Amino acid sequence: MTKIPIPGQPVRGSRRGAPIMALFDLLGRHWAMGVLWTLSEIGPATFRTLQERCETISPGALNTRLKELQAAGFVHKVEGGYAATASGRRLYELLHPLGEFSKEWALHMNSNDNT
Amino acid sequence: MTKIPIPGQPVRGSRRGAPIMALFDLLGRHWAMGVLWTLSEIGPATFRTLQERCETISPGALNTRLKELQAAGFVHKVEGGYAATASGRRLYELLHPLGEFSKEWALHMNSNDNT
DNA sequence: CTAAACCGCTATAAATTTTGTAGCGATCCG
DNA sequence: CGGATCGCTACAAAATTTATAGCGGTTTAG
Repeated sequence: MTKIPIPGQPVRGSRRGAPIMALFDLLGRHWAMGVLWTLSEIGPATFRTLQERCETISPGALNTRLKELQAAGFVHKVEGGYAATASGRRLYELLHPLGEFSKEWALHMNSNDNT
Repeated sequence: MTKIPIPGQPVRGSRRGAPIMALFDLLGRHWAMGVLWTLSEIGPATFRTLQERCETISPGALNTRLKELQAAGFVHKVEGGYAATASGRRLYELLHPLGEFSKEWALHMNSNDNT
């Protein structure tokens, strides 16, 4: 079905499967970070809730991403739907600073200086 | 040509263009983070060098990504090719911890415990 | 000057991924 | 028994990505 990138095996960006490139291969798919982010912010959520929160994701895409994130160990099923695993929460925390960064970036984009 | 996500305008994950979702829309495209990462690690590089370092990227993809990253203000042209802007370096720094994380993750993936 | 060797990048077609929409089978009320 | 959810599958259309060839320009060597 979906092919999930495994560190140590050829991935996008590294024929030898450099971990960072394997991770980028996984996260660099449409919606991957958005799903993890949303799931982390709202806590355990059902498939449909997640779908609504992501506003425009299609069920097929959501399902594919969820499977990949589960295979990677960042998400798992719990009572009440899906939730981030410890590892997933850790990843979310590392991604978290991007929230602030993105706001500054938004300012740049809507004016046009260069810092 | 390529449509780059603008915060404040509909993007994947947010009809109202939440900055973080706009950023994810941009970075969540095949190769986007890999290119920024590679460029940041090797410093200013020519198109062809970048292409080699990315190992398996096609020139079309590289060119598209470079244009997007430039439009977003993360990359610009310099003597000697392309380089990360101040903003791009900042983003790279935020992404940097993922390097370590990915190594731990690689261990998880190749054994199978759960931390 | 000529030719080989790069360079940035475009062209194009095939392959893959993502979207959008419909809806099935299962549960859970009342 | 309806009616309202739910998780998720089906599937075709649209969009993105890949792979490969190669053009026109510049540099280097002879």
